[in-house]
Amino acid sequence: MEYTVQKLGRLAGVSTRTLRYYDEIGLLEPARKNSSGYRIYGQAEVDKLQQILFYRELGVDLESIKNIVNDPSFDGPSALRRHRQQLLEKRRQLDVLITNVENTISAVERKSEMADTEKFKGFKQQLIEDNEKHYGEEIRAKYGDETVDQSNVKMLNMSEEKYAEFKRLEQEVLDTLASAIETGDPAGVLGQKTADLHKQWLSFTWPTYSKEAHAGLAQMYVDDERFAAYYDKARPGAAKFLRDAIFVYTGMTK
Amino acid sequence: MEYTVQKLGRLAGVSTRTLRYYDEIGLLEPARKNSSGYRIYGQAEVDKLQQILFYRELGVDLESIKNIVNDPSFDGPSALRRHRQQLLEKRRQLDVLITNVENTISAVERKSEMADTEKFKGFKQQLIEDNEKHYGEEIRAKYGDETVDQSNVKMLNMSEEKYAEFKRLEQEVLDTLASAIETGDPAGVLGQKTADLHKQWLSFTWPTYSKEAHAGLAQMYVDDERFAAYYDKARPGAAKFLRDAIFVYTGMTK
DNA sequence: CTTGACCTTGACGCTGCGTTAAGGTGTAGA
DNA sequence: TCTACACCTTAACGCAGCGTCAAGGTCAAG
Repeated sequence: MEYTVQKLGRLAGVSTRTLRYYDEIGLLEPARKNSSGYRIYGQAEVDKLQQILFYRELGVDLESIKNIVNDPSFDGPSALRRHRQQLLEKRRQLDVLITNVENTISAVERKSEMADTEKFKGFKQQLIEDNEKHYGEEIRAKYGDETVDQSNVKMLNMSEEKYAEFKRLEQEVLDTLASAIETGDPAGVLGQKTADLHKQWLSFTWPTYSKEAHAGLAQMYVDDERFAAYYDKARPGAAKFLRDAIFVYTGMTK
Repeated sequence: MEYTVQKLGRLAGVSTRTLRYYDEIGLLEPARKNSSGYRIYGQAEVDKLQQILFYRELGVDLESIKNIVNDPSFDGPSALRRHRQQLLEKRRQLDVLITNVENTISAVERKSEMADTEKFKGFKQQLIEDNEKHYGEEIRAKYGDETVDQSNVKMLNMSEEKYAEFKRLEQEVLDTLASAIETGDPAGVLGQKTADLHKQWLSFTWPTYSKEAHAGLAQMYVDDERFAAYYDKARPGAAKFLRDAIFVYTGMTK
């Protein structure tokens, strides 16, 4: 079977330009040329092209492919290992870039928010910094850096309006919690309302909500005295009560 | 303070060619030219160059930098976010390349040719399709589409070597679970070893690990009879035992 | 014989400069 | 003032891997 450029191109899924270029750089020369100068490829060229495209898919440069496919004594696997090292190095550099870009984004966002309302930005920034200082390490260890960073970003992106709503909800959680404690029943109407408000409050800063994480956080309110102190300063035992309410709310086995 | 190309170049650590090129494409034009046509830069240009180099370090292309530094109304952060998406996409492609290269290396070393690799790919694809058919809806509802998709992608990208390790671990979990059940104690050494192996096994396909999700999955093993059947077919009650062991392991209140 | 599909070589474009090349300028020391 | 020598200018090619015209020749079908 013999092929012209276009036929071979269709067969292998490459453009005619590519084939002419491969001829030009001596990577894949046609078996012969007909009387009018047309490139004619045979079966051997088809096979060789398959090889070439295989290595090309792996991201190997054409010069290296030339060595691999033209010289049977050439050490293909070792070339691939070198290539793998290069790819890994590239990825390491990419990771550094990505990290830097992400840091810049949050920094820039912080700055542009500042331009908005002075007081407002100060509050939010302060809030994040406080969070980081007080609970950052703990939360990061428990939920991973990504969750915390996304939470911070979400907070910074919050509009002034939403931020007000966020603060209002926070207060409502505390108020409802106080009333609920009086009933003494975490599974009661008020207790469950508290848990629901708490979920809504969380949704302002958590990238995704899950019952497991909600229950986990509730448990942390009890285990970590810094959280416990925050809730207990209103009423002693408030943290435990909130946890129990959330456990019922999320249906987590207690 | 005024600078010629070379002085500014030394100051900022770039070549004179680079500065002339930036002039040429209108990225950074000199403040003025002296009577002989020499480029003269001032303080403003120094500052702008710093900005340019900063974005260049982040891998942003010069055309985009031009927009960012020349147009103060241009949305820098959003440009950076787009850039971040591009970088992430690049990394994804790199990961695929690396996986393929690794597959090729091990395939070549084992002297098995394309045929085997193809078979292997089909096998993995089959596994994913089965997973989707059986548990897809359930898992998607519980953990969200993104988690499942990422899990699938991770599976397809797994190198043959890693896949073998993955299957080996799966068997080891079952074996250790069987021994652990004989002890009757989920909190015992063997029970905890099972939970740890199970975590390692999960890490092959889960994009991120969290205790909550691990515990949640363990509970699902009991609640969902399809999962339960898989574990119980070895020993009745195995699913419950595994869940209890994981609850202890993750420290989740039972 | 015409038409339209297919072939050829040639050459520019893209990115971000490195690298000569050919020639003008600034300044310090003899 | 002459001269060396460092420094400046524009112009142009090269790099990887083709995409994309452009201008013109060839082949098979109707």
